[in-house]
Amino acid sequence: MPYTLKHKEQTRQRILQTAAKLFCTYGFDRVTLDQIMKKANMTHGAFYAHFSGKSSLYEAALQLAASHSFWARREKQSENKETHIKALLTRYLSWTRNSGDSPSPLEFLVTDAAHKEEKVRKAYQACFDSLVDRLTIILKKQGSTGDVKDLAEETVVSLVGTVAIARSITQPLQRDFLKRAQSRIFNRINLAIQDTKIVSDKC
Amino acid sequence: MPYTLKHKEQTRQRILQTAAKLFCTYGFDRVTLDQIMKKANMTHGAFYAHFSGKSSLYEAALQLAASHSFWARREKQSENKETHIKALLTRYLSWTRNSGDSPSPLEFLVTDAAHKEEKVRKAYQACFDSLVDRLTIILKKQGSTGDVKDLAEETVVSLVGTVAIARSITQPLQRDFLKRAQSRIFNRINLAIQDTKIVSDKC
DNA sequence: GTCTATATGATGATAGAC
DNA sequence: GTCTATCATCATATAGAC
Repeated sequence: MPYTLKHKEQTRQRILQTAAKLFCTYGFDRVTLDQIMKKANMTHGAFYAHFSGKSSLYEAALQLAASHSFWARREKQSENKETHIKALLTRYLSWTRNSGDSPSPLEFLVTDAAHKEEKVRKAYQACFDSLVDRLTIILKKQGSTGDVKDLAEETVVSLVGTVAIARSITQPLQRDFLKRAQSRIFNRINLAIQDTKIVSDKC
Repeated sequence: MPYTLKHKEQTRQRILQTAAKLFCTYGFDRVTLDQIMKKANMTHGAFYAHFSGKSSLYEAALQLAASHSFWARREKQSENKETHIKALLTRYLSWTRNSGDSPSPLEFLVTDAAHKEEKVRKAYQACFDSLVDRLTIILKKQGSTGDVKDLAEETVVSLVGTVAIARSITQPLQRDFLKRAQSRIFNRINLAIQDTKIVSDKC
């Protein structure tokens, strides 16, 4: 038996991961099956042994991207807590055209998901929610009180808006724009934590 | 002479406006020339009497969209100043799938412009800058001091992120999400204006 | 200037050999 | 399961009549 089940599953995963990365970078329309399969070291004819079509692949890739998002990975939490959250945010904002990382699906999908069926939007929603939830937990661990979830949502909106815009403006201004955005986001979070501390000091 | 110069210019404008609206709604790839020309009451063959190709049209449409953005229009400023800025923001955020308005180019372009040539990104940049500048002026008129431009940029980032995400999540949650975002943005602006007032009171 | 008709090219998808 | 054709479709763009 030349092709084992394990082999097939591995191939499928290779296609899926390649696709997720490409979709996240270029969006649904700009990525062709040929392109994906070439990057996965196959010809496009082999594709249909693994997926029923491009739409089907898109759906699966989106879910993978959502769960593989670096927000989902638990970073080593040994370090200083404050460093931890800032490292996360910095990493999110340090997107660059040439970094090997695939960007968060939240940006590229903006145009994509908006005009796709409810199923795709649900996947987008899940991705967004998981980010907000994860950030909420981190913020709470840092001692932030009040409407922490609202702060988390506000932060994610800022992150998405920032990266989305940064991707679309001219190169020379990107760096400074990202810096300004980063310091605004940090300030806001610091403020929330500081306020908490002041309140608890008073008690 | 059956076709006057004026007539040609009018036709060109009709194509341009139709294209701008469609591009802003669906993005570059999802709009076909046939679609545009049909909406402009012509067949696609007539297109090339006015533009050299789709890319050329895209560029022109983007500039038009940037200048026609409702931020560029001066609303009647007779009303209460506070009402004025809030009305603008509310209008931006009140985007709905069925409203006749074409959405701001800042959202749809996110995926588009990111992978296009510098020329397109320059147009995007111009659109973004004009929004920030306009908002800066309005905020200053309202008496906000400090780094007003930074506040304006922060606000635009939030607006773009908000609308972009709202377009991509599931219908039932859109309304509440937009409401929460709106109240956060209003709060931030109110705070900036309030702070200014407190400072000036102290002097 | 606008039309119909057609050329050209790209891409999603299928058929059949290995 | 993967390959090499090949098909079918659709979109950009062109040609030529009116």
